[in-house]
Amino acid sequence: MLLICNNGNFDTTHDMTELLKQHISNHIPLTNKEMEEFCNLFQKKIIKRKNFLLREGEVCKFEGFVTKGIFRVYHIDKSGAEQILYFAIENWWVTDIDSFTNERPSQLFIEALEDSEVLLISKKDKEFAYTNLPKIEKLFRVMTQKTHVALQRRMIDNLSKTADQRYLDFIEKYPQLHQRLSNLQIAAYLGISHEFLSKIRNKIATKR
Amino acid sequence: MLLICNNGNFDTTHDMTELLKQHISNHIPLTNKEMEEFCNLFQKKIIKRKNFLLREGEVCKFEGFVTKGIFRVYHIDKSGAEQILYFAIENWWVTDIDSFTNERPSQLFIEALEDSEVLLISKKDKEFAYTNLPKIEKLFRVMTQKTHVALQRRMIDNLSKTADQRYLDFIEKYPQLHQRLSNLQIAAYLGISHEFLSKIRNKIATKR
DNA sequence: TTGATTTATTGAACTTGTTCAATGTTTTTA
DNA sequence: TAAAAACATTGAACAAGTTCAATAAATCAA
Repeated sequence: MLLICNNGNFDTTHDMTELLKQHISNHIPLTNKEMEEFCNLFQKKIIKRKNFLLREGEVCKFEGFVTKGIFRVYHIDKSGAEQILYFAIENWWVTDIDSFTNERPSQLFIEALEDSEVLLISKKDKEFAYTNLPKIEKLFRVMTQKTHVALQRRMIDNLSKTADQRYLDFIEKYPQLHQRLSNLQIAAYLGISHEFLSKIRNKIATKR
Repeated sequence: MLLICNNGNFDTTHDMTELLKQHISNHIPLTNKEMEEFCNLFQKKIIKRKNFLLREGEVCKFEGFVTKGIFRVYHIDKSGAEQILYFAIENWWVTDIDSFTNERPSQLFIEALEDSEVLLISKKDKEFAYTNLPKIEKLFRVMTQKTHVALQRRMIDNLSKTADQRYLDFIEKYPQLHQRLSNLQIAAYLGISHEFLSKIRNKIATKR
């Protein structure tokens, strides 16, 4: 039996970038060589529940691909209230794109809501990928576009819909998220107080 | 004197893509040849006030760079209320990115609020640019990222701030827009009724 | 330049959502 | 497994924002 010493963060029994490779294949075709070259730029990191991947004021040094668990990306305003920008579960990317690309202090927190695992790539390595693997530039342009379209929809919904409707939309659109999140988190995402969410849930429950 | 017949949409006295070239130069360095090749893919279109560049249900066939005037990109919900996703003035891009990239019917309207002019590029020509001019792929990735960051900020503001504060932020952030827009348009952007905006304005005016 | 249309203001009644405080329930941790 | 911590629910008083209707002011089109 072959024993190789590692720091415990390595999984030598199978490829930990499997999920990532699958994810990329769903977007663009890459040769095996390209895929290896790109995925080798990532490092796995384990984050326990309630720990932070990023805190306000820090410069975001990574872009992350979630392979296990769930993160919330949120802001805390002057009055201390939390607004959740988005959640990231398995197969989602997580970063503060502003802080990461412009290397300025983040206004956001990124916190694990469950024991989680992410694959991280540094800015330098991502730049390397952009210049050496043109398809990767395309991949991220397309993904950013998709994320942007989704945020446009959410913006319009927030401008036009009532909290009841936004909650119903949320549980319909993200049933898997709904099950894994507390109502506090969902309320912070919807932009309402958790007490009011509770009343909405009550109203919905008694109405059927 | 030399007379050349054209359909009136051509301006032969000077390069109508001047603004666009300036804009691109601010983002990335291109050789003269690249710049010409890319800018030649655009066609100028004149849109009179209250006319539409795009209507709900149509597939958005263009990406546009505004050289004169002002557009609003908006959605009309079931109850008939309008939500403005963004405004585009000189030096801004305007399109329905979802409809354009995925070639599906738009949910948005794009309307000129003043007599306006845009430079339009088709999907085919943009694809051509992406494959033949790698720097253009980078340009649009970077621009989409910037737009996305701005929308993230707006999302957080809408979740956390009161309408009064959002209005004050708006006139501080976009003083030039504020002057050119009616309060109806601003209210639809802020996601409030124009009556309420009027009351906010009154409150602000009497408070100082 | 006038008549028509669009935009802005104001008030009253109403709806949506917040805040605070009290209480119960569930989950976590030692 | 007990105590602590986090989460959820409810009610009452309040604040933020909407709706409708009436009127004034500004702008547009002929």
